[in-house]
Amino acid sequence: MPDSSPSLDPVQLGAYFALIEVASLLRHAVEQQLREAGDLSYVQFQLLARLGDAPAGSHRMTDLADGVVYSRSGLTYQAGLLEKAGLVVRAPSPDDERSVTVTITDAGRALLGKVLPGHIEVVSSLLLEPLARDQVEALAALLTPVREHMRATPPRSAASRRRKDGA
Amino acid sequence: MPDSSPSLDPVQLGAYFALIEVASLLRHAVEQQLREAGDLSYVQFQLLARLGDAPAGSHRMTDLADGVVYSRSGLTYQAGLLEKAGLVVRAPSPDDERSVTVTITDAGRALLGKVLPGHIEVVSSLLLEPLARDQVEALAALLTPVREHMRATPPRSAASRRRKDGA
DNA sequence: CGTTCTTGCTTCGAATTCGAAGCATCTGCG
DNA sequence: CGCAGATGCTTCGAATTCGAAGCAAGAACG
Repeated sequence: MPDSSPSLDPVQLGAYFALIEVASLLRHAVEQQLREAGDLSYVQFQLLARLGDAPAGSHRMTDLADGVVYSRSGLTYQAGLLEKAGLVVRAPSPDDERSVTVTITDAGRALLGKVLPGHIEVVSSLLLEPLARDQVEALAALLTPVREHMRATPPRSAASRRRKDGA
Repeated sequence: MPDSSPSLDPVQLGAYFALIEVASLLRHAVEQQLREAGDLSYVQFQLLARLGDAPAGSHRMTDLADGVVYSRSGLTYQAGLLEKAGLVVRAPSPDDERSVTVTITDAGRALLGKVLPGHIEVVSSLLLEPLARDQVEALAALLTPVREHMRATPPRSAASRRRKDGA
């Protein structure tokens, strides 16, 4: 442990708070737009977007969950909803009988396409608009390594199931 | 509408995705720490933190809700929990009979103090650690204006209750 | 091969979250 | 004053969210 009474200076606090607030506000605004435009929640949209980007239009459940930072059980629920709506299809993986492969359908792609313009509009007007071109670059350059770092850092108790404290 | 087929270039997308992911991952990690350290959810912590920072240790419900980007009804629920736990007190405002003033208690401050070091630890190790001093400054300088912009921009249908579309 | 650990997903129950509707209090204006 | 509209909060019901527990299929190792 670094200090006995660790503290953040104003600049650090400012960066932290601004980050959280900006993300919250953006998410909130986007959520509304998606609801109106296609009756999608943010998670659902993220899932469709990821699937749409994937080479084969499909991903494993676990990878999706990790990708969008969601619980496994929550993903099961959402995948169920999306499937019921005909936007994705679930099928067991051929090579690994345990895993389930989720694939976006044509209807899913269609809906994605329908919702995307408005989504981009919101992101542009809220996040991008107040930033100059090189500032957007700077932001990406700043946050991308942080993301890598966070992805690499184990969640602070990387114990394999069973075992409450990873002592 | 600006374009018929608006799109974001890779840099813009990178900034957007990195922002969302970083915020999600950070929130998730912080949430765990808070749960373990003091059985607090992130919202609850944010509320206590805001109250702790306030001059009189108190705020109106609405201001709190807006501050942490939360629904009114959700805040009512959380305030109820915090009050039941003895961490805050609610009382009608003297000057405006409708509003409710939430005030942090000594127990609330104590819990805040107990949880804070670990919280800072997590934020430092995940968000701040991979950034150099001037990068943290740059990040704050980038995101603060964006926050202002978002706070100033009305939520895209600023209709006074009743009226579904703010035509 | 058999045993044990690991991994992938789902079910379950409990807690949280939000928006719509309801109530009470203010504010502006005739 | 008296009334319409705005504001502040809570209650309500429905949907979502998570973690713990459970089940099945792979992997490691003797």
